Amino acid sequence: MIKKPRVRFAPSPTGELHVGNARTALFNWMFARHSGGKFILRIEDTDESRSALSYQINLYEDLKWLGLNWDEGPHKQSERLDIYKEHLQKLIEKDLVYPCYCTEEELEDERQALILSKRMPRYMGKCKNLTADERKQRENEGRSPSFRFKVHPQVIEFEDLIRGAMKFEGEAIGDFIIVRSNGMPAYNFAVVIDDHLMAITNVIRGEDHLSNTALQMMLYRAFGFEPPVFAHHSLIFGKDRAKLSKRHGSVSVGEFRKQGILPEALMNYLGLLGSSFTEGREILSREEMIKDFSLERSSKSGAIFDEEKLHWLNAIYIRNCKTEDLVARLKPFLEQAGYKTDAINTKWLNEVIELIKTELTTLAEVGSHIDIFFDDKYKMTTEAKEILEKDSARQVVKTFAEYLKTSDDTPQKLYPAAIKDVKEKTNAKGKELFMPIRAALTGKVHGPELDKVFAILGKDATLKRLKYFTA
RNA sequence: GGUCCCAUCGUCUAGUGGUUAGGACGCUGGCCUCUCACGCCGGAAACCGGGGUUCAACUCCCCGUGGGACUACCA
Repeated sequence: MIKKPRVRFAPSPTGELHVGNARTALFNWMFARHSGGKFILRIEDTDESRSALSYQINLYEDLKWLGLNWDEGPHKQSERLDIYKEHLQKLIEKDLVYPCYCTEEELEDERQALILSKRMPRYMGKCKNLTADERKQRENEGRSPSFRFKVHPQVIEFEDLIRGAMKFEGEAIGDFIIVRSNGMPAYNFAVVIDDHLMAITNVIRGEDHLSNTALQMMLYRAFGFEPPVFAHHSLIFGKDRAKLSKRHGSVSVGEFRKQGILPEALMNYLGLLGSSFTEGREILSREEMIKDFSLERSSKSGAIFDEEKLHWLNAIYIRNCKTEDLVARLKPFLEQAGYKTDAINTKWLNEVIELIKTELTTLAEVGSHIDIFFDDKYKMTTEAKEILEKDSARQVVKTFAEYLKTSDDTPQKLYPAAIKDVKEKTNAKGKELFMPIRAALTGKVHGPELDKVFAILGKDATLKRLKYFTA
């Protein structure tokens, strides 16, 4: 039997969940779900100064919102410190590490000196051959050491599932720190131990970790661990082809949520970005993406985040959303726009949303489309005013209102009959006929089909609005 | 500077030696229509450059060029 894959998503809780990280999570999740393997969540919170619990909570919420459910974890590195200590001990025993007493200032000076002499800035091994006495002396000075891994010049090779054969000349790498002077493990050290102990079979992560992989491979060798299979996907860029960051606009999952992007749309878009699905399909449900997922189809080159395409997808997901369901999702946005949803008749609201569904690109826009149905939100745009300045237009509105007032038609027949009547009495047709009514009725020159607007508004509300123009 | 990765329309991509280089977003022309949106039909738009290999290169190799990542006691 083939071992079921185990993959992990291992973010550090140092900020809002970035869409780039969300994409990495998505890839891992799809890989696990596609293969029937496990998706594990690990929190890399070894940087005490940058990690915050609030970000961690935020992260869980975002992942849940996206529907990226995990099978194990969250494992927190901050709770596994003993494990890293044990493993450091193992390497010390093998004489593969040494304590380094250099201060950050000293290291910075060394780096600057190397740069000045046009040499590669790297650690030159000052503390590598300290005698026991020298070490003792530094300890007595109150210095606590970091631990460095002894790097031997070597060629590192591995097979990347996305990029193929990778080869690194290890020469440029200096002895790197695996445990910091405060006792916390450094990234490359902790990942290797955790991935091994958690029996991770496939490491799927961003291309920014490609160089790190060489260091990690050395550690795998040092421990005698079997390395996992690596796959480094491309990064997401902003419009200027630099790594996507705050200055490019919205970049965190939370921001897109607040804008009224649907999680399905965001997942779909992220799955599409820097990748493709069978037969060029672009609109896929989670299930379809999982079924069709393949790392080999992941692009090697970076992809620019195209918010317009995201919006296009979002609009499609909104349109395809069942109206009842959409209304529920819309409620927070309506509240925010000043609508008291509790006070609105549900059946009526469903009808309204059904009508304006196709006009929405994001949920947050709902307020500016729905306002025409609320007396306290209804207001005249200047374009609408201009239309109603004409006498002929006012005549149309007046005739229309007159008919409504005096008619005893059934609600279904009322609107078509009224239009017919206005047509006959004023000779207006097409734009001349409908625009004045639209302008007076909705205060806008754009909007849903008038007969439907009328059906929702009803006779009384309509007459109330028309009163001003018929005086 | 060093190590490494990448390179098809503006953008996301399909393509795996022989194609009119396909699709999608966006842009644009038209249809539908009281308007907007939706929908439908059409259009413009790309193989970074130079050498090879080959009967034949977008496709394979090399060199440039360009972009990116890493180069921390961050992950």
